[in-house]
Amino acid sequence: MDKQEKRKFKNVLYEQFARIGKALSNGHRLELLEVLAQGEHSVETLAQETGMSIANASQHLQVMRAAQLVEVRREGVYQYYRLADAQVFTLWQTMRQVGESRIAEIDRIVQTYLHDRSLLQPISAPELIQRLIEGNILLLDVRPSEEYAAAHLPGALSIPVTNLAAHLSELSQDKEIVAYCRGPYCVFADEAVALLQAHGYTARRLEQGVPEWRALGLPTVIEKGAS
Amino acid sequence: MDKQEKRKFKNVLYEQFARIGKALSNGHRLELLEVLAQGEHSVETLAQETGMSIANASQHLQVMRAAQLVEVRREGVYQYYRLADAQVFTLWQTMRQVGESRIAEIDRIVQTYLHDRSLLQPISAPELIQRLIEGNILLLDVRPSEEYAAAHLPGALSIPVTNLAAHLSELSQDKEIVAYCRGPYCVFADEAVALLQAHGYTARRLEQGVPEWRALGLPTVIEKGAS
DNA sequence: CTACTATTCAATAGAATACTTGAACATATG
DNA sequence: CATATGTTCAAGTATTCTATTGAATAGTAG
Repeated sequence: MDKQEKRKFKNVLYEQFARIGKALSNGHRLELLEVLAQGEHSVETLAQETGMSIANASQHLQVMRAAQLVEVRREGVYQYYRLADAQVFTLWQTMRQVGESRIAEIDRIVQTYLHDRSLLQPISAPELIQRLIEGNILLLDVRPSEEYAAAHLPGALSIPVTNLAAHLSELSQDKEIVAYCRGPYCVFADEAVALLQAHGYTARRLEQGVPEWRALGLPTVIEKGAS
Repeated sequence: MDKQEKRKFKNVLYEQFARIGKALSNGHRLELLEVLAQGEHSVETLAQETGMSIANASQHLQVMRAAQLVEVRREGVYQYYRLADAQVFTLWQTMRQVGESRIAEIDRIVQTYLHDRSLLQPISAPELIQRLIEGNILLLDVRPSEEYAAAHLPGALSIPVTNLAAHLSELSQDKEIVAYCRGPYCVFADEAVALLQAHGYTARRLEQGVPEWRALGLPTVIEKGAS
């Protein structure tokens, strides 16, 4: 292999790896990834969740599909996109860690928009497990019910944050409540805890979301009939 | 936090994370990262190693610097760039794994350009350690000597592949030789092993490069006086 | 078959990116 | 001081990316 051929090799090789970087080089696509980490979603749902037009969401999904980060399945008129692999979430998680530890701006943004997050008394996964064993915790999944169906923490009750106010009467005040949602940047659990606290409950927020919980090697439950 | 503010939050947040993706979205930059994983290098060296013009290499390095993936230090007229953090290598490694397992094209390219790699009888890190303990191995670092100085495997001898032919007489044929270089896509060790085998040596190629070895938690040696 | 819905495609305009060239800047040396 | 060297900057051009719009396609239901 001469010098020129060696250069060609590196160029075409690293260009292939760059396809993955390109797929991760847009904020909307990263947000899509994060929602997809909760389980498969239709284009329509994804567009709604991320505040994009359908056509735009579709195009971004196709970019990630071309990079092999996501896969699709058709069911009726719906196209259900999902992460191609658990590794893809690992990759996003690693990227997130690098961002959190190196890009000061990120911390500043979280502080600005989620200023009073410490009032939500975050609880860690190990601590939650301990408390669950003791049996004095009500674990609340406040994500949309489809995501609960796709995978949820063992023993969790599903009350989407949008319905929480209407279902408060069903929750006893005897137990401390721990609410969780999609992950560290999901605000469903923040909102739920704030609402619960305002109504006299003792409520805390789980630091992890479902994908982080799973990445820790902890078990999740799949609803009967969910794919 | 109302709906609009929530959207704004997600948009600005994920846009920040996308800065990292953008920095990783170009093949040249990934190749720069891989060379930087060997230790700090001047712009000139990096440009040479990656076959870019100086101005172009400088600009790519500044893109990665803006994303906080690399840092610089000036010494005299030279600017020495380095990875900002071990985490950055972890990120690249994760991305590499995703690429290797998901993008078929990558395997095809490696097959095409490094077709006879299996003849080099790759040896794994644990196997090498075993053999080093037994003491019947000569371990050869065939990277440029500056990279050897920055960090090398314990007990390794430095003979850059460019000088190897001239130094063959110094190598006894009694011991089996294991050559290593920068990593899985570096061909220095391939060339070294091919040359050694052609001259009657028993030679093999270490699968890992120095950064992968370090990422496994194995020790490296830093030359006296190297930073 | 028609009507309907979810998604993709195609065309477009505006923004961002990549590479080159030559000038400008910073540091070291005589 | 002038000169030399490594690096960065600025400008220009070609290319790629993003979001929007409206049309086309694929499947479902009547």
